[in-house]
Amino acid sequence: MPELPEVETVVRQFVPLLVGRRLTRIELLDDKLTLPPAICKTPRRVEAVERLGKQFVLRFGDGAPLLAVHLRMTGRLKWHNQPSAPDTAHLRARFILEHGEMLFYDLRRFGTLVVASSAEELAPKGLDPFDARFTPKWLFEQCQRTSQAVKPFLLRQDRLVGLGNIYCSEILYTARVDPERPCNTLTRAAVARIQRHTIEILERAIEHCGTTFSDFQDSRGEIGSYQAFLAVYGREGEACPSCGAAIRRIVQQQRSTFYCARCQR
DNA sequence: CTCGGAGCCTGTCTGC
DNA sequence: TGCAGACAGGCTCCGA
Repeated sequence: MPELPEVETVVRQFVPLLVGRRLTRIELLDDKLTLPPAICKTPRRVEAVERLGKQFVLRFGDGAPLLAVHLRMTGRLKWHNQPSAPDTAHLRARFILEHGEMLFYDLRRFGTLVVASSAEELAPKGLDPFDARFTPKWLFEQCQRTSQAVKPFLLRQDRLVGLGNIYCSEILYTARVDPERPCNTLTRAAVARIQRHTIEILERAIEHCGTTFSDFQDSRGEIGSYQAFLAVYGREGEACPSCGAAIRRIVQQQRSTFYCARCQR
């Protein structure tokens, strides 16, 4: 489910709810999730809530270890401060504070909790698209090094972090680049379009609180609205908004790719 | 080093 | 209605 814009949305919503507050304990409700018992039992103050790649990260005071939540496909974080008991279906962990709790739901149980002593330890290998080093020149150099098809390349988190299956299709459509084009055959101009539209599409998705299909909900259980802007993702057979040709679906590395064969070269 | 495929899970949807 | 199969937004591991 969540790609960069969805994680960024959840982080921004939790900042005012958690920062400066005291996390009293963590309850794990799924055998697959493990954390050191001391981490679960020791109360500590939340110093910051941040996004690192697609990870949701809690930073604490007193040099305490950082805690990262990776939502993977179907993870959701939801704020609960009602007197009534929360919904327990697919509830995997509860982060209990004095004024409410952050609930971690995860239908498919791919999500993970990770403890790390530093942000460096958690930081993904790839560059964040909002990092100043993410330039057309940098991306062109990365592309020159591989003959991999450009769409699976953009999905790789060890080069660029944050893009998932939805936004890769949308970026390549907007940049008018064929998803099967080997990276090292792309022109500088095409790479520059990919770079520019990556930033633009992610910014716009964040403004609209992300994309919702079925699983993504933000901290209030509400849904993002960016799906209304998707030009090709999930639209096989529909008319390309630009030329009217039927949008195609192909499979690359067992993932669906949607594109317009007439517009994207 | 690169690349592609299997696997992790549980649910919904489609077609017979 | 029942049932099998496809499919789902992420990522890691393994072998070629």
